[in-house]
Amino acid sequence: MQIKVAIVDDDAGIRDSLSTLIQRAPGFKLMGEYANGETALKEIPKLLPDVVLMDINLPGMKGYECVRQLKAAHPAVQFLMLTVYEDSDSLFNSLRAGASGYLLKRTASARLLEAIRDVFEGGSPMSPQLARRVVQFFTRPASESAPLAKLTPAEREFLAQLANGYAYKEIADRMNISIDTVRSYVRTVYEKLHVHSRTEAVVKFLRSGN
Amino acid sequence: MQIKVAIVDDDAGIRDSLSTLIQRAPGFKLMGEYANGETALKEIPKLLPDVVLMDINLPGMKGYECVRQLKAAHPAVQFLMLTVYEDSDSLFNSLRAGASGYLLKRTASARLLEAIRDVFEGGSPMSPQLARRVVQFFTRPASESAPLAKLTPAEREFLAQLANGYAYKEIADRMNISIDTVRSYVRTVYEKLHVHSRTEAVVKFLRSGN
DNA sequence: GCACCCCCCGCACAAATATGCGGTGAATTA
DNA sequence: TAATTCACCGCATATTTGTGCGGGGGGTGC
Repeated sequence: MQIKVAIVDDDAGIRDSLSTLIQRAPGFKLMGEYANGETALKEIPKLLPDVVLMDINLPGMKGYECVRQLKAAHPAVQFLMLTVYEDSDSLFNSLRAGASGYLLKRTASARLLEAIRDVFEGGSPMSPQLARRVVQFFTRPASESAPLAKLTPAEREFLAQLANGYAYKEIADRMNISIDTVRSYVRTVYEKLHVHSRTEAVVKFLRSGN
Repeated sequence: MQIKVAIVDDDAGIRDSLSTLIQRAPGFKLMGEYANGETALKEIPKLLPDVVLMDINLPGMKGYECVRQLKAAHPAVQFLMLTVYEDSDSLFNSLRAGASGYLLKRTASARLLEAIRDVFEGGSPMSPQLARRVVQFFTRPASESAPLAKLTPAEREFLAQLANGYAYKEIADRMNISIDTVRSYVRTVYEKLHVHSRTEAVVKFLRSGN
């Protein structure tokens, strides 16, 4: 069974080399190629390919915007993003849009074909350079969670209740302490987090640690 | 210049095949191998290898816990996690602990050596099956963001300001509207989000969309 | 025309929050 | 042993928030 592939890239040279690659490779079938997101948006729903190779930096409609719309309407279609840069914003936009794989354009042909097969089989191939961006996303809380680490266990518990939206009175009941003790926690926690309102405290809490 | 490698895995067979692979490969140098995290914690700081191959599911101290402590003390050392399962928890724990790469143990030898070189050069090689877990992490908000989509542009803008911690008065100034209009938005937004306090609204906002 | 939605504005009042000042006793640390 | 930290409690007060009630003008769709 052949994997049906479509290509979206504004660069005719890239399109040609990709389409040649796909057409020559056994097990793959080229369904169509488009120079921009607008055309792809109209044509892809007719073809329903298995995998779409999508340039991330298209002129006009960005690649990830195109993916967002197509993926919403056709969840079974898998998107493999291609990019020349290690651009964080485009990468994260594509992730949120529902793309599966992320490769640098200079990826070797054999590796590219392998990657297409990977996404088709439910994997998410990713160039190591791009994966690093994603990995870094998970490492960041070290800095933000620093002030949070200074909280005592009771203060931390209190803060979690704050983030749950309970009123002071309710928090007092839940923690079996008086409402004035709750007020004490408000003071010490706010001071440690350098904030002056419940909202700011909750935002800091949610953004680091959870 | 050779890449200095250390191995941490409780399975003697795996250790042997890994160490043989490393020793035979040109450009790599095996510095040491350990059967558990406790030993690694003591010995790795003496060797300071470039890359550590770490089994993610060690008996006793888990691989990611070992990484957390070592990475904190020696940020330059890179960790390449090896696992037999596509286990989400271990994967995300490792990500947070500061590991760089993630491979399934059944990865081919040539690919493994390539991956070691990748992490050494600042990349994050990842098996497509594992990368898929990470990618899915970014896709989830579709369900939660539903109520948020019902907000009008002005209401959305207002909500963003709320989440920034500004008081009604400040929001009024920033949006160039009266404070009573702000109160109007409070009502409509709370109703649409089914909440009754600023904190609840902000939490909903942060958890979906951002 | 009429209904509906969006954006805008106003007043009033109860409730919640932010912050000032104080205090006690127990446990840990210096 | 003295100092510090933690958890706990109390009172007072200004500000902010939540929500009740009302209103007007502009746009879209039927």
